[in-house]
Amino acid sequence: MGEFPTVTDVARVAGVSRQTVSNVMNTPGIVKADTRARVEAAITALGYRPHASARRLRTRRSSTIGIRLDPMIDGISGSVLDRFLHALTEQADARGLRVLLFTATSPEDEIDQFRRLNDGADVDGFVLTSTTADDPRTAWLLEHDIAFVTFGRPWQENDFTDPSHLWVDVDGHAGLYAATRAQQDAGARRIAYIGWPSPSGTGDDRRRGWHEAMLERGDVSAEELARLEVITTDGVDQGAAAMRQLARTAGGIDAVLCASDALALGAMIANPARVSVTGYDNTPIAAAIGLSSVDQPVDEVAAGVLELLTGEFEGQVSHAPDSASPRYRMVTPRLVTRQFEAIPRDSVPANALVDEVSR
Amino acid sequence: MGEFPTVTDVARVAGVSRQTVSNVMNTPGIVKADTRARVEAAITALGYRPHASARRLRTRRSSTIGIRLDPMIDGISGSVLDRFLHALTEQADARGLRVLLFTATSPEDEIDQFRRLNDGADVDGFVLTSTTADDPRTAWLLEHDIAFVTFGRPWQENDFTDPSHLWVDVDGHAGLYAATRAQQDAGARRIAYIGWPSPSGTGDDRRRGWHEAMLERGDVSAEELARLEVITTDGVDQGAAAMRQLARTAGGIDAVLCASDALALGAMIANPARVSVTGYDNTPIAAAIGLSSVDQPVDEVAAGVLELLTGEFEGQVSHAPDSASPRYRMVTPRLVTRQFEAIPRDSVPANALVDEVSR
DNA sequence: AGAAAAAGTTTGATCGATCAAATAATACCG
DNA sequence: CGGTATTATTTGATCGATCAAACTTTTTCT
Repeated sequence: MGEFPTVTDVARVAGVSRQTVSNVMNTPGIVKADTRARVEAAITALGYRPHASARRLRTRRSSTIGIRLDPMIDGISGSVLDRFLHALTEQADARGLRVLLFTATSPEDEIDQFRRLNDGADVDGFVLTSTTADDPRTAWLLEHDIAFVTFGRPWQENDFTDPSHLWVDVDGHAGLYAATRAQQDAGARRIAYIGWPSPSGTGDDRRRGWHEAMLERGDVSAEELARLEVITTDGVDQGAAAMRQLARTAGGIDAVLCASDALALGAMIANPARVSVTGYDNTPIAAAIGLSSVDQPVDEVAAGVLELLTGEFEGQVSHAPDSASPRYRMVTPRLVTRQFEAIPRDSVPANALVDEVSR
Repeated sequence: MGEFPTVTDVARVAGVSRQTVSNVMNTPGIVKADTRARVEAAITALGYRPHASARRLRTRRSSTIGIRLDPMIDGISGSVLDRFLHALTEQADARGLRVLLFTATSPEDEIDQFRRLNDGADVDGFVLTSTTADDPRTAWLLEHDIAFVTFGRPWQENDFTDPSHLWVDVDGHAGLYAATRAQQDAGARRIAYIGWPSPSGTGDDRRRGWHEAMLERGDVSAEELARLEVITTDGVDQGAAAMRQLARTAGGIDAVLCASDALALGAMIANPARVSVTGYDNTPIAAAIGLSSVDQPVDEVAAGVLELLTGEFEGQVSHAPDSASPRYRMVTPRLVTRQFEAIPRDSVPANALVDEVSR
């Protein structure tokens, strides 16, 4: 293989100047049709590909977005972000954008990476996941006029309406509201909830969805409702423990909703009565076990993120509040209903089959 | 915020020339100690960061590796590659490398991406996953002298020894051999295997591990061994079906090994006798359910991949077969033993607890 | 038809770094 | 001490593209 052709080579072959070749690629509208055709022919004839770094050096644009990838937290919780990453990569590709990964050990370290990647024109903007209240990263990015969009709304009062902070989030409230309604429509009255300790932006949001739906129907009194709720940290074991606690203290329950699939799996395991269990995130586990779950539509989230981010690229990086389009996207999750296929209700008690197997 | 400082700015402040600044960063050894100190002081004082694109344009190096990210195949199987991606990103970062993601709809499309990314100096090399026999991608990359390492050995006879094809793989044979031995040491004799249809590079490899370990012990005759094996495609339902088939046709069994966690989960579900089940890949599911599983050490794989890939960068891209270091890495997996914690052996039969719950 | 406006195209400069070669400073040695 | 090696530093050119402004051609309008 010889050397790579450059704009100059293409220009020579097409009998035009460098700049015209450049125009054909970037602003084809201003090039006369037949000239453009000639240049395009030369491009394909030579197999020309623009040198991305040279372009970046000049334009200070990279068509690349950066996203931090955490060391895998061994498990279930990471899965949504992975799905999001896949969706983001795919949709970014469709828009001619690339995704660059990096890691960071702390918010400060991450800010350092922001600076490095931004100064080096490696990326045009960032996608942040798992934002916290009072996040130092968003403050820094805003201060330095660097484009970014967060997956997750800002959980602070004043930030929520801040027009310069773009975000996309999934409406956990709506998700649990729908899940509760679905159970109620199926005849359930006493619907329990296993959730995370407050304050937790996402956790509180989900809990409210259940709580409001329950109050609206009025099937149970407010004080009974309190007994139908168990607060615990995330995890399979915790879910099982919570379920056992419900069995002890809540009286009969018709269904259980959980703040996560991990909790739901635990609940399901400690669930000899085969009460309907609904999780959150629709992880592979939910699919495998046959657990209903609230699915976060990561495709829509990714689309929203890119929409906001590229909107930011195009226009100047102005934080103009007069912008007509909204500065955020709230995505409604989808309830995925499953029957307990995996551990069938009519499964024979443990030791009944031993003989048959070893017959 | 002002503009970004450049080498020239640093040079001016330090009272040296551009090139000396460059040398401090790239070949510090040739700069006199006190000059170097002065330059370094200027760098930190100005907060200078090299412009990555400018450097790339000149050096034709990007310090970035490309890897294709497939649209999520909804589920369990993707998880190992995700874990690998996390490990790769983390270790690449430690070596000053970045990871660039892209997608492709077909091998041809992927080759097109290779060309684009390579010509544009976007990446220095590629990491390929899920290689097939007679892979057009590896052939193309070899032909165009582009550095790459595959996660997965070449499954063709002649490719295996090809010194120009660098690869890292996990020794599935050793994994199943160890898993079989572990069961045998625990007293099991009749150990069944649920695997994938042949030909499948990875599948056949794993199966052989079990097969050989069984033959070596000689606890069962060769013809009995054949009845202890079920071949099926991957999936939870298929695993359950295979398990039921074993119960019907194999006679009593002491343990089951599976080619994947999906199969293992299925086997576990259709496993009223609570026979020990071992999966493969140590996915979150295995952890959640309490399934033993063969764990692919993705950290070691990532380390090996980067070692081979950077070795390739450093020296010329020569395919010199005289290279002393081996052209591949075979990583031994780790057996993770778990008790069925999740669905405890002594769990009370389904309807026994109903009364207690609704007491 | 002729001047002014618009459209199309070209030329020189530039982005920020490194390479290659030239120069300056220092060390070495008989 | 003079002269050659060696080390340290500097200068000019260059990577491949786009920007800004100059220039040429075509269109529009009176």
